[in-house]
Amino acid sequence: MEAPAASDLDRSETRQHGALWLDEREMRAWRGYIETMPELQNALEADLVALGLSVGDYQVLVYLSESDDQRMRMCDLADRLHLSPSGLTRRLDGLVSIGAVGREQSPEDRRVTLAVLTPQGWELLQRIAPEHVHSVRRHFIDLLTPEQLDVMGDVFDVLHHHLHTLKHPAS
Amino acid sequence: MEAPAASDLDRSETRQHGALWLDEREMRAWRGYIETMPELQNALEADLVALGLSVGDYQVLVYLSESDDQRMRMCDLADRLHLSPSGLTRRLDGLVSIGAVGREQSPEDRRVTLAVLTPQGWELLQRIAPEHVHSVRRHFIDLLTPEQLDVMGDVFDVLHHHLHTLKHPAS
DNA sequence: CGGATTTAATTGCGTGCGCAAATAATAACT
DNA sequence: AGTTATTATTTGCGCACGCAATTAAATCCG
Repeated sequence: MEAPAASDLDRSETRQHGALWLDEREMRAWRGYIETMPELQNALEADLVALGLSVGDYQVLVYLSESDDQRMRMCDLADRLHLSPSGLTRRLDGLVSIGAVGREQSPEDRRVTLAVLTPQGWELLQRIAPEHVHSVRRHFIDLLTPEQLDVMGDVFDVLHHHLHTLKHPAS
Repeated sequence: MEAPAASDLDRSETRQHGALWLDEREMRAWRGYIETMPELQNALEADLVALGLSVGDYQVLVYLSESDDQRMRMCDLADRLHLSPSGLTRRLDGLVSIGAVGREQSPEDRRVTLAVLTPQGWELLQRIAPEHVHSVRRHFIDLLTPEQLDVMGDVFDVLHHHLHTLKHPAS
């Protein structure tokens, strides 16, 4: 729902890339995106919060658990989470306060703080993950055909590459 | 990035709907979603804010402009925006303060407040909309093939219907 | 009709997050 | 080496939002 009333703006040029407006097919995809994404986010968040963790906190645990030594530099973690440095600092505060994550000073670079997954954090993640996967399946994955899943993967790859290229023009 | 380390949880049952884990195809779609959606949101938000309006404010103007008489009940608007009543109250405060929207008492039901698009609001939307469409094309629509757009439309329809059914089991 | 329930909107309050400034440590340059 | 610039993290501050309580109006029902 990102466009003014159809009847009031110039829509004569609507049939090609770069046009001023969106044609029917484009508008359907776009409106679906605008309408559906917040609903999906809310559904997944609600399911996860019912298990005792926000999506944001969950993702921190996931990324840490996937790191070889169960720890990550704050700045790298912030990048992956699309979070500002201050945002990550406070999110970590919460996780530290429940004992799921610890802070460590990096021995190599004394500027950096390492976020470390604790055994309790690992257990928490292990307990919650299957339920979360169930939620993801229910609201997303299991609703789509294998072909649709492949296209979704393709689409996200294209979008991700485009956005990443914008952010790092050098690469 | 919604799953614990691959090596540490039971993934023996990964090849069918309802499984405990995600297979490669499913994981690719899911990770693409988790990774890409926030980036896309940020890119679109940044472009729009550079034009002087947040995405949230923009959407209010769009929905009002699409209503027959350029006005909507607060509660209906809140539903469409996936916003809480209080959230909408304050978002409208901002739009009222810049003169883009006005408040009106409904003559039929004196409980309801109507949000009304003002002529200035209409002009603002008209001025910004083409730039926003350009942004949407650049970061999303123009990156995809017609076939991919169709699949996206299909997928969003399925997800939206699923979520809507959950919320209103009667319908 | 008149009391009880439902619905609409607003306000108080707490939370999460981004921006900018502060601090500290490393890297880069002369 | 010493000065400057860059990078990493934290804190102050403000904003946007959701929840719960409040107020007000409509609807339901006995």
